[in-house]
Amino acid sequence: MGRWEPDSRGRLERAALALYGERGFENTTVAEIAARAGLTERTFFRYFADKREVLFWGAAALRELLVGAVASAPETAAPMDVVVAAFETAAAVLQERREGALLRQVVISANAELRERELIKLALLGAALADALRRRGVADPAASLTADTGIAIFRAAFEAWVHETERREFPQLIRDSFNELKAVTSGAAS
Amino acid sequence: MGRWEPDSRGRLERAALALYGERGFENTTVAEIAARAGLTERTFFRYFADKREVLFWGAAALRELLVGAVASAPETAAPMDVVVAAFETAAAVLQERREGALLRQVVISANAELRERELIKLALLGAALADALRRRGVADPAASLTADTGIAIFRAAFEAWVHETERREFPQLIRDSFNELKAVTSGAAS
DNA sequence: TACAGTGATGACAGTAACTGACATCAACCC
DNA sequence: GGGTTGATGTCAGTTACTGTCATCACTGTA
Repeated sequence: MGRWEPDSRGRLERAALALYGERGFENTTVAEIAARAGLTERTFFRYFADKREVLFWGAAALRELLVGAVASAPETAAPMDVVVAAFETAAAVLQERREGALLRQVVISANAELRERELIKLALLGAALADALRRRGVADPAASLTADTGIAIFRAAFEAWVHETERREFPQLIRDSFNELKAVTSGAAS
Repeated sequence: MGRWEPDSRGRLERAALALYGERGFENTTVAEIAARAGLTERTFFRYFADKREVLFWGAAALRELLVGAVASAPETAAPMDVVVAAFETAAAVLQERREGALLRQVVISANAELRERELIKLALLGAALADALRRRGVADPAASLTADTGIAIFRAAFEAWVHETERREFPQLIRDSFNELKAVTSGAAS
């Protein structure tokens, strides 16, 4: 048996999520999280850069997934198709954890600071996607524009996934969202 | 002559901008800003909700401008065209204050917290635009998708305006960015 | 078996962002 | 003249976050 209970990071993460859910993000102090995890405040900040970061730890994994999907797509595929397909893959993964994703989303949307952090994670995702496209030989500004458009599609689809009652499949919602965007942009004058 | 020097808010704003520019956002304390403006820390927080907000005070005006432009566009115009035209108008206004806009952008891009705030302001802008479109009778998800796409176009154009050497006119860069996006999306398969 | 690292954690003091409560006092109104 | 108002000051408090050093079970090595 070790000197301390194992999995400090996991205990901190679970304690934080539970408290954020129970009493809201702002009304939870780091001292309380640490106490519930049986650790000290100082240790919390050794694992998480700040109080919000607990909720965004998984964003890196999502980014890897998307970048990997873009990198391994067939060479001949058009950039926009590659990005949309990557998001479809990611959507399928997220669909597995619907429960957790929804709780996290409730906590985040209840707080302005957290919404800010969420946006920057999406922006970083966009930048990573644009990079991945450039590595496929897509030039700028097409690369960043395609990536940002992908993010816009994802956001619209996520919104529908969370709030719609009809329960379409998440990957299908991505596809639908893309078609909607094409309808919206192609009709306009130049 | 009043009891205090006039224009406290303006003095605080100028002091903050100057200090952020001189020594960076993180290395500037609110106490220092207040001291330079001849006021107290407490008064700073009466005018600005937090230390970042000094830099984002103007976002509301930009939002009004865009929303107004969307609201007053010809009824028959396609949503995407309305949004792009609104951004062209905004771009023309921003072009008037290029100097200040650039300094502000340098300060913001040097700091992660500020980039977060900037993103949330853009998101709020997107939401306001989507609302304005809905008031024109555009249904969701077309409204939010059109608005978000407009934001993506604006960001790409702003990037070019700041960094490109050729010095195209900002409104023209908006138009170019839109055409680029159309090229990128219309080519792909469905 | 001794013993010098090592690494996760604790202890503790400090900085700075932000808030609440109340005092002050020129200007304004009647 | 006297009451009210509104912008500011004063001050004490909370809490996020950081730097620094101590502790001590575990690990590898002689």
